[in-house]
Amino acid sequence: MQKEISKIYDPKTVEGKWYQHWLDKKYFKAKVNPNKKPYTIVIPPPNVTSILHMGHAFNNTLQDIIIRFKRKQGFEALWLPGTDHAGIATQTVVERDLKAREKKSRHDLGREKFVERIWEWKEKNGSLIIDQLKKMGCSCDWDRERFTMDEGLSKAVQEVFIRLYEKGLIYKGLRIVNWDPASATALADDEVEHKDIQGHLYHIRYRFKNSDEYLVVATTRPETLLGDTAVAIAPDDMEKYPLIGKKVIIPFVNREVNIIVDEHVDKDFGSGFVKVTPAHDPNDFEIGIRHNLKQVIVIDKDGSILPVCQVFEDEAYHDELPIPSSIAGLDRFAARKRIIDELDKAGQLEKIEKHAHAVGHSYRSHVPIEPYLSVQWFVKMKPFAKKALAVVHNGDVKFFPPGRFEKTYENWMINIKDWCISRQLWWGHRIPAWYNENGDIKVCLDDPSTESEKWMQDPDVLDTWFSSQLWPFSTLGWPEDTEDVKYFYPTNTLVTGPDIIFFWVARMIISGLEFIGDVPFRNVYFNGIVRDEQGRKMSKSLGNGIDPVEMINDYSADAIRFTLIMLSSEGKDINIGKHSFEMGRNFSNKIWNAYRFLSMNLESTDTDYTRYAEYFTLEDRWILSKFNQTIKNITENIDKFRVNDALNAIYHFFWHDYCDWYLEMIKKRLYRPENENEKKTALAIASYLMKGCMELLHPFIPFITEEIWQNFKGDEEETIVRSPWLEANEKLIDHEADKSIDFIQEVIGSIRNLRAEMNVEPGKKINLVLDKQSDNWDLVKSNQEHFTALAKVENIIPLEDDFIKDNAGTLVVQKMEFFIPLADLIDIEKEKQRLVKEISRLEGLEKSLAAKLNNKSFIDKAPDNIVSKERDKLENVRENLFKVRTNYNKFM
RNA sequence: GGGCGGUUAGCUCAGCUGGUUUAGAGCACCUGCCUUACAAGCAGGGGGUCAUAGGUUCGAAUCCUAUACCGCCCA
Repeated sequence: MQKEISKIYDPKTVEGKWYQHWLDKKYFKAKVNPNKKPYTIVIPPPNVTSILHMGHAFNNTLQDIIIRFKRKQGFEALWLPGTDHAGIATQTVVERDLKAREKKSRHDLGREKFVERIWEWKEKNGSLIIDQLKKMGCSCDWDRERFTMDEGLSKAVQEVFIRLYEKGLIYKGLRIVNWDPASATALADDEVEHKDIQGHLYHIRYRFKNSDEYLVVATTRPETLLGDTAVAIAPDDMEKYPLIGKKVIIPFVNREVNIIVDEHVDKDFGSGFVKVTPAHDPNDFEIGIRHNLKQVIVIDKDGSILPVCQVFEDEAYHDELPIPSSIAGLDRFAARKRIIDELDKAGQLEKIEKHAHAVGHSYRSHVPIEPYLSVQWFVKMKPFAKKALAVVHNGDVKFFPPGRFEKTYENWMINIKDWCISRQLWWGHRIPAWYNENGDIKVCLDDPSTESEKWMQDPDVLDTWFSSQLWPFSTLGWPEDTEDVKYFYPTNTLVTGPDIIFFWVARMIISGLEFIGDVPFRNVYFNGIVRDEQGRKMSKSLGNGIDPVEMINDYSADAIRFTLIMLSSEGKDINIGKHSFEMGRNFSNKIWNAYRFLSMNLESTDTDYTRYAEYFTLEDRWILSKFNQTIKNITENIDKFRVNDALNAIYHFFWHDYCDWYLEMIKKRLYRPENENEKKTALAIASYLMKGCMELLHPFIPFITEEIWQNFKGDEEETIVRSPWLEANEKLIDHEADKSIDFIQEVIGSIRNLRAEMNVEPGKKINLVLDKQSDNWDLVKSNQEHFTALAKVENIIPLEDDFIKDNAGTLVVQKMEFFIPLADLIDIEKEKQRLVKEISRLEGLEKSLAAKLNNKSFIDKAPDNIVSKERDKLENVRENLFKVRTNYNKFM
């Protein structure tokens, strides 16, 4: 074909071209096909608000590798893509946008208009990350793209809510929830991140009723004292028993409360007196229930102090109590400061201690969580835990890497708590519950209102994870009884980060089992986190993020994919800097140039090497042997999700076996063939391997492999995307050839080393002298051309009796001696140094082997094959050592 | 406080069932090469008491225990 090809690979012209072609040809499409086994992956749906970051790039590269591999293996491979509506995140983004552009709040617009705005925003910006995934080369079936608020998926959500409600597994109740004052919504327990904060412990004096005496309570949150309804002591705190039933006065609000005993109190913490604020602390809430205390709400939804307390008792609103005007309306943290100041002035502040404690923060807005008493919807989770645990224990769902996350999952499942699913947001799935004037509840799909009776829908929406838990089957059409669900469910593999094991993975397992009666996936592969070079998480605030799209423009998508996988190992975090991607670019360029080399020599693109079997040389048998071993290696490793090991195997084969040795070894046959068949054989094998390596590399680096593969494809072949995965041919695995080439490589390596250390000019030819009687004479002699090409050996000469060794460099490789006459080139001192180094290396080996074999218990207890192996080793070392010493001694 | 992981070359990491490991790779470093595929390359080289202390074993980077430090998750 002989054409001009650039020395440097240019991915820009290649990647876009092929991706469009693949889309046009619908190669990524999957449909129900009874003749094939399905292999399904559902994408962890990125938020519609998000733009591609390195974590996505890594996670989706892994999925693409697996799905492309399975597709080539002949499965009906479905990678189902989509996005998540991400309640809080999206609402916040659009709200901010609205504020910036129009200086309006969502309340100015009203619910309906605001939600319309979000949809508009979604239509405009929601496909951004999808386009970026396409740039990465992701082979998703884009016709099946789903969004968690699609009609079908919304229907699934309503269906699930109603079913669980009817089973009594969803209920509504007044509870302390985790309130995010910035987003003004409740959150689930696992949406709270605990951070260790260096705070203070405030010791505050509470006066006894009608007395100047006081007790001291210790608290980290003095602002909540406005809502105190008791002071408690520990049951084992006998000293304080006489105080039980006495009344103390709460500062500021001057309410009197009782001193009670409760098991929750630790008598050694602070003063042993605990203020009880049932409406603003989850533990105090429990204490309140046990002692039938009132619940006094003092903090508003935005985190500010209410103008008046709201008093609840027995789940009903009762009363309002005033709050001093100096405090009312202040933000909770300002209120804390004011209260402390005023307590101090009034002589009611005993002391302030430094105190480190964990404070819950919203995982979305990152502000401190306010424990808040409110009516919310909950899912009872305990009833699901047993089954969900069992499927992981019995291997119906397997976690990868094995043994690392099962325990985390187990712990969560065993200690599972009810799940707060209502969110006080406008963007999301509206709860299908309706209320009439009497406060009756109806849970149903459609508005039950009639002319005579008006029903109002619950204003709240559901937790986004409530819909994403259904993703593996809602995306396939459930609750309709679709062919897709029957065929593609359970999905095979989920690839995701371990950070959402509870949010998402565990809940998908629960809901899959509950609604379909089978696990949602067979395997879960937990990938690591992409970090910066110093191992820090990439984040906007640190500004240490690397934009994958920018890297694709600079280095190509193949290079990004290659580098990410190369640097990762099973589930481990990867540290990466911009220049890391040079690795991927360099590899692409290496591939390109190997192709360029072939194309400069090719007359045809014949890859059918089998017809030249009779002309195979040693290196041909060796490279085919290595190649088939590599196929096995890669296939096994991808199946075990050891993707990095798989890539390493093909990388090493391609660069080091194929390019460094094989292509170099066949140059003589290409440039100076003795006959046509010799050349044709070499070219057919080289072409077959080039094509084969593209097949094996395709899941990892899809673009360049298609580009090159196209030049070698047969007439009936169309695309590398769908060409069959190679299977190893055991018959071609040839350990004899492996051993022989291994020996030749070692000799060549030693000669090169000698040349370098003796400063023999690179171009200078040398001769190689060896004993004709030695074992490998034939092997060396018959492969003379390799020594010529790779070590500049001109002649291989039998060792004669009159050979003068003094002017020769010497080598000993696997007991065989080689002499390299260097005449005046030889530097005796250098040669001696070189030999001394070798002698001491061998002596070290000899010493440790001899010690081992002199150890009687080793001989007695170690298995025979090990002992004889060690004996052989020692014998070899001694023979080598003897020869090297002899060669050294001639200089004495 | 509980759970899980890590600590191997200057850096990032392999080393899966203990014995071809006085320990491998990539990057970085040093030396020599523009050798008719590739300087984004080729060839050669230096560099590690495998965190520490015990233990098990004929034999430990590998298994066990403790300690130190680092990271993550849960409370």
